[in-house]
Amino acid sequence: MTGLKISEVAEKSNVNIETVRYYEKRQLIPEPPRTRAGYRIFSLEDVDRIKFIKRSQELGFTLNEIKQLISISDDKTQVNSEEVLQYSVQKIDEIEAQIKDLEKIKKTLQDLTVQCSGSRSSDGRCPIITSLTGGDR
Amino acid sequence: MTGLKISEVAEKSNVNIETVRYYEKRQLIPEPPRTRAGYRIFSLEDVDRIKFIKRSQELGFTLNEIKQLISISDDKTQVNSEEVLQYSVQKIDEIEAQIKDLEKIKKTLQDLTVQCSGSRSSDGRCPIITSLTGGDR
DNA sequence: ATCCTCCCTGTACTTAGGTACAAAGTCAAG
DNA sequence: CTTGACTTTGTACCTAAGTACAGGGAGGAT
Repeated sequence: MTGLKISEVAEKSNVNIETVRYYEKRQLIPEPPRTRAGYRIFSLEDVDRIKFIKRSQELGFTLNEIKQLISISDDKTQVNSEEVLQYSVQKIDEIEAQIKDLEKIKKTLQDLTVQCSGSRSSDGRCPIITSLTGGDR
Repeated sequence: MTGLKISEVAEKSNVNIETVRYYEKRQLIPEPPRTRAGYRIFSLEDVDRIKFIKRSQELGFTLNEIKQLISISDDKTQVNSEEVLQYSVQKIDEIEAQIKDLEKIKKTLQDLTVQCSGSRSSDGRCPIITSLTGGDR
């Protein structure tokens, strides 16, 4: 037969062996059949699914979200397109919010470093510190 | 005397009581003196320090980095200004890198959703799914 | 004296996504 | 028929930054 052992599926999908078992436990991949001795037998579809998981993670989806995504895509009710779309649009919004937060933080830090470079306090202490310390009291 | 109890210092600095004890354990605040009965006695400086920690966290510093920041600012060698500045510049770079990553992810997701809205596959499955599944094999 | 609220310590639990390890069983080659 | 590489399970550990809780002591008001 053409089944793959766990080390083979792990190598082909570029993850750790333990990760494969972990995904099985989290129900992100189906329970594979076993040999008489209890060894897991995987298929190339399992490799695809693990790659799907990894690509989705890179796009910012959590494992729970990916599980949803998988169940939607396994669901053959023709309307799943909308659901996946909705999911992605929501994720885009979240990413945009994150970016905005980071921009704001960056601006604050930049302002502080400009102050710090320009005007040294007389005691030699960085204005970043004093500004953070006494800030809003 | 004018010392603060742990619940008072927690309230004044807007953190949980447990967080105060946690910061003490992590050595982010100095070990406070105790009453005969073992109650911690805090000062207003402790409140300031906790606020400093919280503000720094908002700017993306980890507790370990904040510990460094504190030790630099406690250090009276006149050159600490440079060190803090360096730290902040590095943090700005990290934040910029994060923003770039997120922009890239956002673009990928946006491209996928455009495809998804425009062209439905004949089987009614969202192109996002098929693109993620078969991606780079 | 009793009650309620606060405080103490130490330990375990949380989220997310894994990684590591021990003890035991299996498979194939030499 | 033994050796070495592989697999199995279960459990514990990791980071980060806390939160929760159990069991006991303390302080002050009634």
